[in-house]
Amino acid sequence: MTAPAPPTQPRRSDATRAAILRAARERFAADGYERATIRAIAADAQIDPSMVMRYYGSKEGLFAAAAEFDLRLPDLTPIPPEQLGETLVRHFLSRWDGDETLVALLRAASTNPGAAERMRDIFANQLTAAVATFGTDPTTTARRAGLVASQILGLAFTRYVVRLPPMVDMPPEDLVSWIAPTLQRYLTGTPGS
Amino acid sequence: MTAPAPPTQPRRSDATRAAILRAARERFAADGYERATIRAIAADAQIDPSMVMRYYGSKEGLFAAAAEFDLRLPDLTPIPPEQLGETLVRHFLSRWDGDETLVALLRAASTNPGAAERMRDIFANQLTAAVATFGTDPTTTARRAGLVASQILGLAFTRYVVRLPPMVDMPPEDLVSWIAPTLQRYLTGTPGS
DNA sequence: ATTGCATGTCAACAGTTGTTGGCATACGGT
DNA sequence: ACCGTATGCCAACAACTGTTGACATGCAAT
Repeated sequence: MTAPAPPTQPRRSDATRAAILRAARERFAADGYERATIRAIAADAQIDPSMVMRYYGSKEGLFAAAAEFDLRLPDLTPIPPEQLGETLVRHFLSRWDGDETLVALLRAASTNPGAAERMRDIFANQLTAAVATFGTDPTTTARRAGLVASQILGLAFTRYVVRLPPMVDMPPEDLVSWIAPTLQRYLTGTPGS
Repeated sequence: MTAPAPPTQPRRSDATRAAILRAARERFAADGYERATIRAIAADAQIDPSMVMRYYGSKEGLFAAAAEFDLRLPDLTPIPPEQLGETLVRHFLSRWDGDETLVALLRAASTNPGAAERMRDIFANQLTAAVATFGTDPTTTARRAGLVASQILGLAFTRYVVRLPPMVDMPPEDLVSWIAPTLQRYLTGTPGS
């Protein structure tokens, strides 16, 4: 820490940094934290393994950079209350499509404590905050967010990690119509039904 | 192969084999496949690492033995149709309590292809078979089973692997009353609601 | 008592891992 | 043209991994 960092003037190595990050995300998503080796990531990025260390400090540091993730939850306040579930499923399905960062985080969270903590942060902060915006009883907010997370992560786990055939084959629209009511009940309903 | 195997006459090393298996399940459940080392498992079981190799052939073989798992789904035919969801959630919650085999399988399935395949088998065979016992349209059976798996595994993942606080803290009875209606709808309901 | 086999210990192997330091090269400011 | 520095490659280290083989010990049957 020397200065508050001038708006990050572009470095000559930005292309390399980006290539490393892209390869890292792919490998972490495909193999998980431990099986994704720095050597393999470097080979994918067509650079030397020592460059990874120089730019990201360590494997942990590289993962922290590669797993930077924002759910980008939309503002839920203008959504009609009865469409909240559908909106959320649609958002997550499209958010995952073409961005393997969450799959990387999901795979890594199973074995890497740091990744698990980050996953807790993301869902405890971002999702709970979103659920809190529309006015349900504040004492149930965390619980509702947890239940939503359980179905959302279960969907991601079965479809993108374990690849259960029926979950892989189901068209997004069918997933929406099946799962939206579940989230809807977790968000605005009551236990028991 | 000499004879069709006499009912597995007890070997003098059965205690050792069991100790290895117990230590293996603990380590696989706590650390996942790659971080659970044979040396650590052997140390827990207070034996030499080479014994693991002799009795289980390889690390893969040890995992295959340690992750032998049966969902032990009850016969669902005598259950009143409207109680199917509740019965299933209760069954899974009690099945996981005190048996870390499924957590081991869950953690390992994220990074180990063989473990993922076993997980697919378990849920594709055992769960789909159970869902098929009560007569819904056979063309939707696999799909319903997949959806149930997504919520069940999401519950396990958030509660036992990632340890999302609200999901860890929620009493089993509350989990049942929240999640049972979800499974109920996946099993006997229609998409859209 | 002696043989045969199951059980267990010890040491070492070959490969892979994250990580480090030295050295060449090429860019950018003077 | 010159120099400081950023960028990149190469070789190597130390630690750890699964796995193997040689050797000791003890049980059980002859």
